[in-house]
Amino acid sequence: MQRNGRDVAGGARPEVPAEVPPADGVVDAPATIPAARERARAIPQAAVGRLAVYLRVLSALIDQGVTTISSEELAGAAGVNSAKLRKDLSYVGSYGTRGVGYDTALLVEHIERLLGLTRHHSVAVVGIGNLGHALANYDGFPSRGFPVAALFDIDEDLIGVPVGGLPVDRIDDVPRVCARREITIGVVCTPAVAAQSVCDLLVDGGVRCILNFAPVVLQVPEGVEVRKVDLAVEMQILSFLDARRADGLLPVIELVDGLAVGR
Amino acid sequence: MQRNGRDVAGGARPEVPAEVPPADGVVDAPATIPAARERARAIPQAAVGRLAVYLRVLSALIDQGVTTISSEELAGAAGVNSAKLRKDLSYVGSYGTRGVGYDTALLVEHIERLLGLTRHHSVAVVGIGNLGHALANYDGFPSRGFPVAALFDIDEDLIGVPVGGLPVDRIDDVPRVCARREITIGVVCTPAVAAQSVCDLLVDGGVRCILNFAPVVLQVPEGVEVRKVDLAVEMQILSFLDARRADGLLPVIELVDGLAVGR
DNA sequence: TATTGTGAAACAGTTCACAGCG
DNA sequence: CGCTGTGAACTGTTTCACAATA
Repeated sequence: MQRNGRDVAGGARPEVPAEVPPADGVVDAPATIPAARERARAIPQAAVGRLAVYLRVLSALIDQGVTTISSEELAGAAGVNSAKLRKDLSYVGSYGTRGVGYDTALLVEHIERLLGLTRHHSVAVVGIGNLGHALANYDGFPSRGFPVAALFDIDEDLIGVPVGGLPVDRIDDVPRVCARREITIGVVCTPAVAAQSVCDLLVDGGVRCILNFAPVVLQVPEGVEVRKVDLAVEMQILSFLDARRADGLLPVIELVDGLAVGR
Repeated sequence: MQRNGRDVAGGARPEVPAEVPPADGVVDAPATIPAARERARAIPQAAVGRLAVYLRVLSALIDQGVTTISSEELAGAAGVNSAKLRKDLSYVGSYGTRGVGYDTALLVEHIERLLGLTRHHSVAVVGIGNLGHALANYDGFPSRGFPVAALFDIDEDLIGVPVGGLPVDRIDDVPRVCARREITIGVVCTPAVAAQSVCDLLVDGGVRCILNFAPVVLQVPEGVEVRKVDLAVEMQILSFLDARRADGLLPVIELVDGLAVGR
């Protein structure tokens, strides 16, 4: 294909045809894989998250009628510095114009392609408690290309009840329904104890991407991606930053041995 | 200059005034500033997040009556490798026993201290829509030491209505109520357009830690920490990983390692 | 001229491997 | 002997600074 967004990655050799990847079953392929991977595309994971942010900012700018923007301005709007922004965009390709800036629409197009947003994604939410309920109704999902297409809960009283316009299905039907509706992303909002078994059911249903809100570490087979969102952990990180600041900005950690300084 | 919207808003930058990136030309003495900063926070940001996870795992283990655990076991339960775990714990101090392992209770005590959990924290949730409603009721906050002590919304019909046992207050009262109830953490769940002004009100009320669910980059004065949770961005990262895998070149093992789970 | 795109340098975080110790 | 704690090596990420160029 002519598109090159991915192998343009800076520093990468001119394109080398994608090496035949080892079959999925191969678990232990040792030394060779890293090399192949590096050649394939070296886009830092951290950059991927930021590209999603740029995409959101760009969409807003386009809505405001902005057609061109410099790295400096876009960086400001996205909360990063311009060098980082340019580096990130260089992973997408060379779509800027020197002396001018970037064409917003063009950039959106290429970032979307890179992020795989041209594919179809459907979301299943499992566990329709407080959080699941909120996510089932969360505008941000459908509006950014992630329609919620299935809801599940274990509570019989909820089965069939429409939430956000979609009826809740039985947990046991997860594999069947996910397969039938071609769910690509599963969101786990169950209590901790149920999360692993729900995750297993999603995997059975062919779901390979999981967003986990339950405070447990999910075990998944190779080839399944998990991202975790742990709200209490976020709070604790804030608590840490707060404590450090209140401690007068520095002395604590360095002298940890003494540990006394804490508080 | 702006903190990096996506991740943590790095620790308190020492003095580095916002504007002055060394003009081009000469690179100033490279060694001095980093040194000062290093002394301030010798504990990697990433490690802090993991410590919060270890804390959760340890609490569960203690509930099960486990009093001692090796780095290997704890690492397995937390989804990281043992070297990383030991390194992380070394930032807390030397509380293990060689040849034996760690005393679970002792470790919890010291991690809590490091994370500042011995302080009192109260949470305010602003924007009682779907998500705000869910968070106001979220067990994970109070159970981990973050009681929700104030709720705010702009909708007059909601004012006074109890949500999770707590009545909703007017947005305009944010500064007053936050100050009075000594709120330390503000959770922003408003629509994007309202987020910045709500954030400003929280800051006026003395809140120095903000957890932002709105899809915008908040501008805050120095000394205020912001963590962002962007659910659509999480989805897009999953989409990217999915697309990459589907494209062939899938060195999944390594990616999973770096991005989601240690394993 | 203004701004991108990018090597190279600096920095941050992770893993290795083994000394040190209970 | 087994397991922690950690310097050193390594890998990933950010920043710098400037050549290329519309």
